[in-house]
Amino acid sequence: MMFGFNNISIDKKSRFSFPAKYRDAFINSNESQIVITKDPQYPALKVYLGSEWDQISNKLSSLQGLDPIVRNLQWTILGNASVSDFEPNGRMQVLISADLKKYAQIEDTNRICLIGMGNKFEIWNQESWEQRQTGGSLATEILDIVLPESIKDMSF
Amino acid sequence: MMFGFNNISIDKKSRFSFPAKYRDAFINSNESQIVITKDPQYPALKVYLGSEWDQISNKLSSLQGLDPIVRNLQWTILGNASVSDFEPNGRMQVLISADLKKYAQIEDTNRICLIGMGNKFEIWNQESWEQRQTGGSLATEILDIVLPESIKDMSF
DNA sequence: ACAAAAAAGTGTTATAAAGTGCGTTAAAAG
DNA sequence: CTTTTAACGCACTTTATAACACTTTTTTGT
Repeated sequence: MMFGFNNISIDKKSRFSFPAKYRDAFINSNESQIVITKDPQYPALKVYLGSEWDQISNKLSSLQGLDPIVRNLQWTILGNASVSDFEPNGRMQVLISADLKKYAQIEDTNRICLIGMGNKFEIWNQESWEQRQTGGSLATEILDIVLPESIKDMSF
Repeated sequence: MMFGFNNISIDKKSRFSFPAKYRDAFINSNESQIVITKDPQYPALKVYLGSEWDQISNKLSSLQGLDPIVRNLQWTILGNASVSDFEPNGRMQVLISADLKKYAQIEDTNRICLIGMGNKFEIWNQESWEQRQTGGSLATEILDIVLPESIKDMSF
């Protein structure tokens, strides 16, 4: 499990590297892929390990896409996922695409907040994160989703 | 079980060591990890033993993150948790990250209050602690959270 | 369609900063 | 007075990041 807050840099080529403290967790769970995609509610990114992503994407893609909320989640999460190979023994570097950078509003900065949430990470622009943490609400926030039964037991 | 008030020092590298009186408790419960994270209501830190943390983090990360109150708690508690290896037989030293120091307002002091609360500890800035103890209220305090059903039975 | 140029992506190295471990001194407890 | 504990200082190790070089892919112009 991976927890905690990290303020880290992205280089000129839009790569970041995972802090070394997470290496053991990656090695133990035998991961060789990292998936980055959009957060469906906030201007932030989700980062999943390969095995976790397989579960989520399988479940989500099998749901009834005629429900507009489900369809939206499918678009957002599946349709924006960027899969990279990943070596837990190496530098643990991952590239963030221009598109995802834009979505998370991290175009004009070389630092990001990488938040360990247990089985996944989130990537935030520092300002947005601080606003969130101090209770401020963000323009693009979507709070009033009424969830269909099919996804009530899913956690993204 | 660990109880009581301790005023202890943090060194230049932001480490503190647990008072020796807790050594037996740590050895008996066979702990090898310490987790420090933010208190969701007060400008203070929570310190959990590894086994206790596993329970709390498992429960919390399994909850529906699309609920904004749940998400906020996940951010605060999981997203700020700092896990350290810990040797009950050694010096019992633990590092406090710059971020957590800031949250608990212990940046500019080399002393903290470590409060044993049974199955966990709290870390306070001395001034905040004294104000709390004498009934004063604190600026950053958050009292009016309305908890969703899913977390009403959890204690952090 | 092809070659050249530009851009994007990958990998390596060097250096400063952060974190860890341990011996010593100072203070407190028995 | 002796023993234990807490605090401090220093040396060592690890980690993060910026700079650089190289490779691959994409774009552009002829």
